[in-house]
Amino acid sequence: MPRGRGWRRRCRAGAWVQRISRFMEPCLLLLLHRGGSHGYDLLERLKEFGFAEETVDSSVVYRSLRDLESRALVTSTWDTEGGGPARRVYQLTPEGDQYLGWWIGGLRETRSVLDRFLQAYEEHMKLGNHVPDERMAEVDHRISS
Amino acid sequence: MPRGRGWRRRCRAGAWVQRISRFMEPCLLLLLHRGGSHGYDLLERLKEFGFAEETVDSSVVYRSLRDLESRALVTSTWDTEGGGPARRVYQLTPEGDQYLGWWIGGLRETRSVLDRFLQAYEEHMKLGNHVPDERMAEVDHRISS
DNA sequence: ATAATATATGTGCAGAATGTCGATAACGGC
DNA sequence: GCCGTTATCGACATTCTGCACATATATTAT
Repeated sequence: MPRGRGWRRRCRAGAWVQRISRFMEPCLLLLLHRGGSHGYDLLERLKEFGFAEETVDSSVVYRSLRDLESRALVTSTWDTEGGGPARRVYQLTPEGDQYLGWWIGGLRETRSVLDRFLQAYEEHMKLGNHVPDERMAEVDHRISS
Repeated sequence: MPRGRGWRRRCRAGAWVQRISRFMEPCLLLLLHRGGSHGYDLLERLKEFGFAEETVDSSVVYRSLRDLESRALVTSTWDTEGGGPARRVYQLTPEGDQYLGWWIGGLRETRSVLDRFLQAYEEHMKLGNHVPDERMAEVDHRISS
């Protein structure tokens, strides 16, 4: 969320998108549910869930994976086969699978909360509760300056 | 998100529900769009959007309102009419109205990201990618102990 | 040879967001 | 005077996130 005077200035593309807290975690868990993989590969595959390339920081991915491992929700082994530096390959544990289920439940709840909010907004606006046009124009002028 | 060993222990009712960052802000803005009001009243009316009474701390509401005011998205005046302590009555500004619109756009995007994720999960599970029952039972035993 | 690039995994820090606890204060009823 | 309700706010701690940077190996280009 943009801060300071002139909130529009900080609405950079991709940044500050209203997001779900720690959303990367369930994404990683789902990817790992499809099969073991390593951080760098997961980083690429996160795009599938709407993480734009520019907006994902690799350190967040690695940090998240290590955190999951410290909670025994994934395990890791080193893979030195093939070229390039060694890769830490993660595998989902049964506990991690249950944890993913917990996330899914919470996210479904979040979706229903979100739906109700957006419906309430549309309902409210449908009734003609708009800010008068002349006031809006005034604001547009102030914001763009 | 539950931390530490045994993630289930910290899944207290209402707490740690996967949520949208700063979601209280658009809720307050929408409530104020329906008409000026004061913090204590808004605190009550937040229930409408799924904020359970036990999980909302009043200080969070007041902090959010003062933050909005510092960004000129709402204004406030003191109301000393009626009994009890004075109430700070907030009004949405045209800038605040625009800001609400920005939130709505972002939340719609969030909803579509969430939908895609949940669909991907269901799609994946539909194909029989379950953790074998005997392993699950094993986990259930470990978790409940 | 060596320089640059791609792959791969991290640490440290600052600032933002959130949670918890309690202080303050006015008013009404006893 | 004391207590419960209404009402607002400060202070502190913790958690989350993004940014900058550090490290190391293998491949390709010069």
